[in-house]
Amino acid sequence: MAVKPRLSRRESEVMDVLFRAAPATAREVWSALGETRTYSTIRKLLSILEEKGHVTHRKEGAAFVYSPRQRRETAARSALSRVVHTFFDGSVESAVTSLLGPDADLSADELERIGEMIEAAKSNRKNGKGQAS
Amino acid sequence: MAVKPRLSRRESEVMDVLFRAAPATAREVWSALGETRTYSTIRKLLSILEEKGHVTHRKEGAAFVYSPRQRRETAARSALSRVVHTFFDGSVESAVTSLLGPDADLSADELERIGEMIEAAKSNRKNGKGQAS
DNA sequence: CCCGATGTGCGAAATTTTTCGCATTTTAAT
DNA sequence: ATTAAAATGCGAAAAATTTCGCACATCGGG
Repeated sequence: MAVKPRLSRRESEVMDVLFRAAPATAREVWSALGETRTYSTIRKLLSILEEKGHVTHRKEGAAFVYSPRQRRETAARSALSRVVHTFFDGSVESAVTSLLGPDADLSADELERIGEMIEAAKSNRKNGKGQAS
Repeated sequence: MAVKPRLSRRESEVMDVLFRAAPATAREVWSALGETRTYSTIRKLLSILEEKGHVTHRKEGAAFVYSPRQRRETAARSALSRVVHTFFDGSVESAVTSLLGPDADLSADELERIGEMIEAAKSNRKNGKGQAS
């Protein structure tokens, strides 16, 4: 099985757009990227990404509608993991701290929910969890 | 002032290493990247990154010791922000939820500290804060 | 059915990235 | 001072990415 080299610069830009707006037509991606290049260019990128297995498309009317192949949640986890390892020495706690930092600007509701989540995680932890038998 | 285009593939790989291990010599970066390329190649990358203003070096004995120009914390915030926007529709709450998810594997202590942090954020919120004038 | 608008497929030029070798310099020790 | 080991600077080949234009297909209305 071939390895998965990191995406090239433009490729990842396109993927980012897709992860935010999928499913999206080539034209939408093109717009999202600022229409700074040719529409043709973006389509090429998309087709390359498809060839490499990163996106799929389905035909919708005349146009192709693209979506990432990987589930958004999966990609999200992987992205977070990278950040945690690169910038927080692998410490999830530190990462959370940073997210909750000064500029977080969370609503009371959000804080409340996050708090509950922590509590849940705590008790969830006291009862063992991952044991099979 | 010129814009800041996203780093190229290898460039970002090098930067990631630096953010994890800075300060580091070219040789250390080379090792961290798996020594799959020539030492010369990595040095070139480093010098390019320096030219572009992403890293600095100081001379230490015979070798150059490189460090990112941007503070780690700053880069971290920016990286997190990108992830939050790309994969969580800008919702910090969702991102935190994901971080705290099943595979988080946090210690009781960590959960405790995070919990306290939430509480702090809550009360910090009740008292007003960001009022400028 | 015909036409204009809008799509896709694809080859290849243009540009950027990536990689490397080699000449020179610096270090550290003898 | 001499030297072997290890660094750096730099030019340029090699490879990969990025960009585009043009030929042809499809869609929808008249």
